[in-house]
Amino acid sequence: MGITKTEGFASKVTDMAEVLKALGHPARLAIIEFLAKSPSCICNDIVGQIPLAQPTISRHLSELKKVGLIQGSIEGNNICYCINEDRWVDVKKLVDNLSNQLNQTNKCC
Amino acid sequence: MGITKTEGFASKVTDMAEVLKALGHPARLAIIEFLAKSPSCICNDIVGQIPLAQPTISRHLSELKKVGLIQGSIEGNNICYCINEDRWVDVKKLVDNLSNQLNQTNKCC
DNA sequence: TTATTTAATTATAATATTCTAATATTGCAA
DNA sequence: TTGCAATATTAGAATATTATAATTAAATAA
Repeated sequence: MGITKTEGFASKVTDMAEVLKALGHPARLAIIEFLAKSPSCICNDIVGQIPLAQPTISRHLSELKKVGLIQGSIEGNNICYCINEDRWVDVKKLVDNLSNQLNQTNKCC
Repeated sequence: MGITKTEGFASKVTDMAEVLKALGHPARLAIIEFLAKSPSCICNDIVGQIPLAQPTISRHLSELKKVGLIQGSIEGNNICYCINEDRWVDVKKLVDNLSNQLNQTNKCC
């Protein structure tokens, strides 16, 4: 049905799934990598870095903003985006926790 | 167009985006969490844990298998799934690298 | 053999995503 | 004010995803 069932899952699971889904697109992952790398947070050099049209990138940015991974502040004619570290920490914790659990588990296949 | 453009991105980016996308669904994330937690790797207790019909879960499992996050081995009538640690390490490295880069960066918004 | 159990596959309907052209909108500069 | 640059929004077409009922396949039990 194209619709994702969320009932019955822990809200943390559905929340993090949304964040991971947002990261699960080449353009959006590339945007995040670019922002993480930038010495100071950069505006729309992003459009120059991503091989997609400007409206498409704008949509991806708003998707990332929707799940809280980035935030933007207006500076005159430009918008300055950067990563929301709090949200990123959520991702890191999820991955770290799973990694730790994995280390305590016997694998069998 | 529903189609994701991949040309122009580093192959590592598109590869990792696929993995993250696979993780970006409540059912699939819940499956991964369940497998990470399982003391030994468990077969289709998964179906009992996830509030979706068996065929749906089967599809999600094959999705996770497709991107290499899990592997399954047949044991008689059952199939034993577990996490592919090598692939998981890829995810962890990605997140760790981004986290490290973030720490070296001044945020401005 | 026949029944049962486990899991994958098929078919199908509903919905979501992705992309871009065209079009706003907004702020600044001349 | 006028024009330009930077972004966002809309509209719409193409394609992908999700979910499940029904079915199938394969192994084991009776």
